[in-house]
Amino acid sequence: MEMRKPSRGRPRSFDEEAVLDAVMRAFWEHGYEGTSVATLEAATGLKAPSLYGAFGSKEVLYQAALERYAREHGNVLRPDGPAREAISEFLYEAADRFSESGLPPGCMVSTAALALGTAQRGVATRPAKMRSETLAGIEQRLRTAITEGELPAGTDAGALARLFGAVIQGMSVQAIDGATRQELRGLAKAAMDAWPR
Amino acid sequence: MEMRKPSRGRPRSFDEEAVLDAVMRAFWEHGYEGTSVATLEAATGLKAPSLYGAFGSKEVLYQAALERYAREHGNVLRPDGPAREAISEFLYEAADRFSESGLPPGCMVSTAALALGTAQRGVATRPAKMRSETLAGIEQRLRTAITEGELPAGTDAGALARLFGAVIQGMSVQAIDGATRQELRGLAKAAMDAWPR
DNA sequence: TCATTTCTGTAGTGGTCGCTAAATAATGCC
DNA sequence: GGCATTATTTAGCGACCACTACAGAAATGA
Repeated sequence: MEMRKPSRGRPRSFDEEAVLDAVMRAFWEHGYEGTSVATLEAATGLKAPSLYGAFGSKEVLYQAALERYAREHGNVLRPDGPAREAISEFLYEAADRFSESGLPPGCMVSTAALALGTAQRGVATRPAKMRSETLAGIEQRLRTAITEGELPAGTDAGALARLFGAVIQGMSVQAIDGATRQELRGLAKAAMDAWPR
Repeated sequence: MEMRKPSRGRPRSFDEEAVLDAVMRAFWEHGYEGTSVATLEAATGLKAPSLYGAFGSKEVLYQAALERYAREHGNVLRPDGPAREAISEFLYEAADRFSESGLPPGCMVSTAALALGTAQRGVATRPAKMRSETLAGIEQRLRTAITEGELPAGTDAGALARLFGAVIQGMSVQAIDGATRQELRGLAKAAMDAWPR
């Protein structure tokens, strides 16, 4: 945990978490390249030197916002109970989160993938790793389900994990395109029909 | 069709289609915002005034590149035969196209969604419409299959269309993240298990 | 040959990008 | 109060952005 020295000089005039939240929304909505420092100034009410003093650069600001997103708005695969229910819950939760009113549509991590593309190597690394970890998490959960007999022995856990991952990523695109919560839930329901039986 | 006046002054020193192809690859790989006019100059070997003379602006250049992408690299749903085979073919073709060596990974239209996000309204309109048309095309195909008895009467064609659309969009993300052709085909195969029976 | 038309290359335009030096303001410590 | 320390504000840095005025080059028509 980062310990803050009990302050000698002039104190901060802003709440760091609140600022980070505004920054997160800006990046979430407009992407990394689409969000300028001027945009961040407008979103936070701060001037550039304050932002650069509290954080370090636009890039680390993005990373911090991304971590906050994962912490506050990320889904986790429930580790107990039947895998089928865990995955189903996961998809429905994504459908709800991606269509939350008052928040930008879609998933900040999925969006980053494409907004940053093959370029912006430095800043794109972290969200790419997050997506990879999500896929690995799903796959591990499915493997366990196979050994426990919940899924047939011949099940291709990797392919199935990629499928559910793709459903999440596709839901994010469609949320950005204006899909309603109801439509996303229908999508999640249809996806669960791919569950092996 | 655009008729070209039989040329009085100095002739073009470049092939317009070849240049458009290079431009398309640049936008495909780096997105709209990530591709600067300097990038396009390097990709085409032309100077800015030539590009602006032949086309009109970065934005219409992007639109032209997008249309070329749809024409040369877009998938179409085969209109005849069983819907199940048409969809299956569609998914496998996407898996192959998104992992074509010598071309940027993923789908230019899906990528545009996220790279442009909610902002860049003007330039994002066309790719958003393309995605919407793809979904509508799939849904229509499924509706026909229902009336013809290939699918159960109670099938939710909209939800199923959204699912297969999401699979395409998710495959694009995973292709950008480095998924192999084999992995994408496995994903397509797993997705077809969601076909109602 | 000369005039006309069209394209190409040079060399910029004003604007925005991420970022920061320097001055000023607000605190704690003595 | 005076000093050290830290935060905020003002103003502006060089680099790059999309784009273009202008002059020269290459074609056709007379």
